[in-house]
Amino acid sequence: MPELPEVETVARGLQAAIAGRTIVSVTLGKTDFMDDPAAIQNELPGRSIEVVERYGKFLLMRLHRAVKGDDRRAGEPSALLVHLGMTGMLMAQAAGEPVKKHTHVVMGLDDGRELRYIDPRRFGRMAYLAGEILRKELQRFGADPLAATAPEFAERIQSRRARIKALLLDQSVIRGVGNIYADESLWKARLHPAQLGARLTSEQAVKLYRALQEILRAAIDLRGSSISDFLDADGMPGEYQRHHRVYGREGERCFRCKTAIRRVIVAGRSSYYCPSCQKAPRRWRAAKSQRAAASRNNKV
DNA sequence: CTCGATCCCTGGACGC
DNA sequence: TGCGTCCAGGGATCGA
Repeated sequence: MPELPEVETVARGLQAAIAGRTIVSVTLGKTDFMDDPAAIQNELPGRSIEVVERYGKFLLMRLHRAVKGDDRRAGEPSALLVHLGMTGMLMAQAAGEPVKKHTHVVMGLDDGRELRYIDPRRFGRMAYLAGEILRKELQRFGADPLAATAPEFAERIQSRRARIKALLLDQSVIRGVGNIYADESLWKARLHPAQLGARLTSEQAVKLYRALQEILRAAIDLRGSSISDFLDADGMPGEYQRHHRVYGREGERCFRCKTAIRRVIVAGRSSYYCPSCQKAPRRWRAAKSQRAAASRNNKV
């Protein structure tokens, strides 16, 4: 499940593998995850891939087209934006390699290789965007957690009354964090996922900022987490799943205090935490017992 | 503004 | 072994 570290890993791999290459052809399979399949089909051939970078959970492939004659729009910035969803993979392969099941896009490159997009669940997104539309699209997202300063991060969190877990997952607040790294950083900072952003002290906000950065950097160093099926641009799994402290560890013991890790739903997502290290806010505890009572009554 | 619910999609886990 | 059912996840969207 590609989050920031996994997407960073794929971006680095693709940058090394295909930057500078020109796309010569595009073959599409299923297109229901694309904003505009015709744009991808028509606009990509003839453009070269200048640079592959990560933007939140998106891969951003900046494109370039040689200016012909008086075509004024040829010079405007354009890019292919790819969200890997849960199961998306993007890799450059020799044209002769067998095409895997669920391959939905094959881009022929000028050196004979192919850039292939494989995605069984098609929860991702692919869009060709240019000019003002591209600029506006990128503007929708919040700060990059590795580039933001501590005060900027703290301000974005403390100015909101939503639960901290929801804020970390909200791409317009912080871009790139998903369920795994949200839970891992909250555990490290000893914050309960249901705590409200506005109730964090500045000290707690900065602690969370540091925890998040440390975890993201460590995960990038290990090429991300492979839970079920994540593979990078070279077809390699990541290793960071071995370092998870809470994610997916329900019932197992906390690495700090040996208390059993619990799983609750916060912001509609499974949230793993240590009930001893990460104290629940008062309101959450009250609401939780109410919900339990309500569900008992409903079941009768 | 914030919330939960719902939909999208497939494969893997699980129960019988 | 082969069914059926549930679940995972991010994000868009809708109504409360």
